[in-house]
Amino acid sequence: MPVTLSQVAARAGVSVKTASRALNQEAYVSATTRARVLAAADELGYRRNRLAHELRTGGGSALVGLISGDLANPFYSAVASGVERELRRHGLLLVTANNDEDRERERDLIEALLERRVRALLVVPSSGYRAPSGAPDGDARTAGTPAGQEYPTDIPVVFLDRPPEGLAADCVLIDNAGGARSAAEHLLAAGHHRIALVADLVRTASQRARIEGFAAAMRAAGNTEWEPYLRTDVHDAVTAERTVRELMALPSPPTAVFATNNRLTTGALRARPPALVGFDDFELADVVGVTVVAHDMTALGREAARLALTRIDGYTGPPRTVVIPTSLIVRT
Amino acid sequence: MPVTLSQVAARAGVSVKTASRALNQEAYVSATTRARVLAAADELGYRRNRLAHELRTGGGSALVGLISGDLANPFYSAVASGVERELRRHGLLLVTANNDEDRERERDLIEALLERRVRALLVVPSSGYRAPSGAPDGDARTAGTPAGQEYPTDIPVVFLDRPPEGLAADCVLIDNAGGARSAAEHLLAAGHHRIALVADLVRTASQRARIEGFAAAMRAAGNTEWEPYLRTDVHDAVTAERTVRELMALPSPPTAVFATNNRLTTGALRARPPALVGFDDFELADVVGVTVVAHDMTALGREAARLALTRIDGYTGPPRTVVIPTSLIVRT
DNA sequence: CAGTCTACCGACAACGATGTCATAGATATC
DNA sequence: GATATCTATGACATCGTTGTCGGTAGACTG
Repeated sequence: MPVTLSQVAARAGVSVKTASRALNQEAYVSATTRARVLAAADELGYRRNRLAHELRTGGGSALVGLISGDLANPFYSAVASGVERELRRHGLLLVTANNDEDRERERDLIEALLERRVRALLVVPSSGYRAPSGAPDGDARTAGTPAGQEYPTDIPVVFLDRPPEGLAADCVLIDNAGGARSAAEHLLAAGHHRIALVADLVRTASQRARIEGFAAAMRAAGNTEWEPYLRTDVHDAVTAERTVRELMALPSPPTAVFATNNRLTTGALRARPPALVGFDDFELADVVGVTVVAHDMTALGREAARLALTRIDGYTGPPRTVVIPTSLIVRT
Repeated sequence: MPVTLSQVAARAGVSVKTASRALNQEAYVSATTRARVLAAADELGYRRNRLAHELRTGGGSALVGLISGDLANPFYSAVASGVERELRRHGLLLVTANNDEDRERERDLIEALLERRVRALLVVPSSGYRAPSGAPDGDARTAGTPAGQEYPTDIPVVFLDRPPEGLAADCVLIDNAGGARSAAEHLLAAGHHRIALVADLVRTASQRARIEGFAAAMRAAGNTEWEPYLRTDVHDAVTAERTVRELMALPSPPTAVFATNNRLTTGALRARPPALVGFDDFELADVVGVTVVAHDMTALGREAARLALTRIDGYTGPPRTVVIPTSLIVRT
């Protein structure tokens, strides 16, 4: 149905190649011919077919794929926004795909994107990876982070938020340990001793880093009182709320709660703990007065896109890791 | 660099066509040949080139484009999430593009997507359209909603949230007038008389519908006291906050505020008006106790995708309009 | 046993664009 | 005036894949 180049050429009374030259601003086309071709293209409503163009020129498509969790989660959508903004400055389009936090689907998506010859792949690996050892469901074949052979090597791949295991690749991380440490230090400085830690799936590397950062700060302060209040693998807001309620109902309840991501924080908030610090900033955190470990999620996406873009532009150096800093925003 | 079909064929010792047949599960390939081809493909790590495939078969790509505002806005990302979920069930991928609320950029994006031969286009038109008549900056050439000739006719186009003007096209809308009316009625029933209306850009049709719905309810109640408290073209949270503060500082301040979208509501919230109702639900609205006119933004995306899918599947009937209902969620 | 059918396979063209090369005419060079 | 250079153009091959058609070998029909 769409108009082809040869139709334009026919109408302008020139060869296909000449029409191509005229439309591509190439040299060696007389002004009159060029004008005739442009007029013909305009009249017919010609639109270049990029599929054919990209097939012929071989450069691959002008698409970049982003695989992450559901965009309804503000973390992923902020990342996507940052990625898109950076890509567009280079004329690239973003294909977003939801891995559903499932490895199988993630693999299928990667395959589909590669078949479309995307120029680069940005991946926030699904949380469906098992912990490397001693995990509850200890599946020896799987690792806590994605393994190398599952990802392509012929195009740039950048990992976001979670580092790949046993695979040297570009990646952008948040300073998880540092952020969690600052949260712990803040609560300790405020005089808390019994601090509950409500964390998401420990099989994701970022969660482990946050837990470890928190634990390290507590160790450094010689505090072990918090340990009975550790709750992990809390994956949604409802469970977080219930978990905090249960904690508060203990004979000797914690005096503060640290929740390790925005979903858990908003859930915990509903249980109205006496003090709450959350990892990830969120809308209205200022209004409800929750202290948070903030970081720029859009920057995470932007930096990932930049890493990919340098590779697309030919950089072949060693893998780089960009760490997005966190900052503690104290609210009352 | 990637492996081509002819390389696979060569390795399997068959013609390219036979290799193609084997990989496509076509009939008339002997079991042994098929096995040899599959083995060869596997060994070489063959991956079909969809660009070539789609070029040859002509069906266009398996991509659907979604043009909207920044994904960092939860409204757009919820929509995108709904769209993606529906598309994936049909094996289609989603390309998301940010129009930056700018018509020019929106046109460029449409062009870029059409060149990629997307199968359908979903558009949340940029708010950069001027009101049709008597608008403050009355630009006669532009309309309050997108005009027909700017959009393609050879592929399905579905409009989201804002109806196209003078163009019969599929679209999915929110019951803006009805939702605003229910908000007004709720506030009136609660005994409020002086109700402020804080609205976004009046040049967008959805905002006008909300204002009109509100005004209609007030008229029906014989209330004109609200009119001095009408504030429009408030476009961001900070301005909303300031606007509400100013309203509250009036000699005879309003006793309630109705904000016509989530951004304005969260802004207004910071000014702590005595009573607040917002259009669009938002995270933590329950915690901060804001009554809202809620609607399913994910459903908006899903329905839009469905409309497009039926067209892709051959439906050629008249344009349809789906209206997403709203519901008042009363919170205290 | 000639004829029809069917399974299997390959040569070739085509999708819509661009790269390569050849060529005709106009200019420039000596 | 012969040769080299440059401009402007078109014929053709090509990217990777699939549709069309034709051919061959064996099985089946009557």
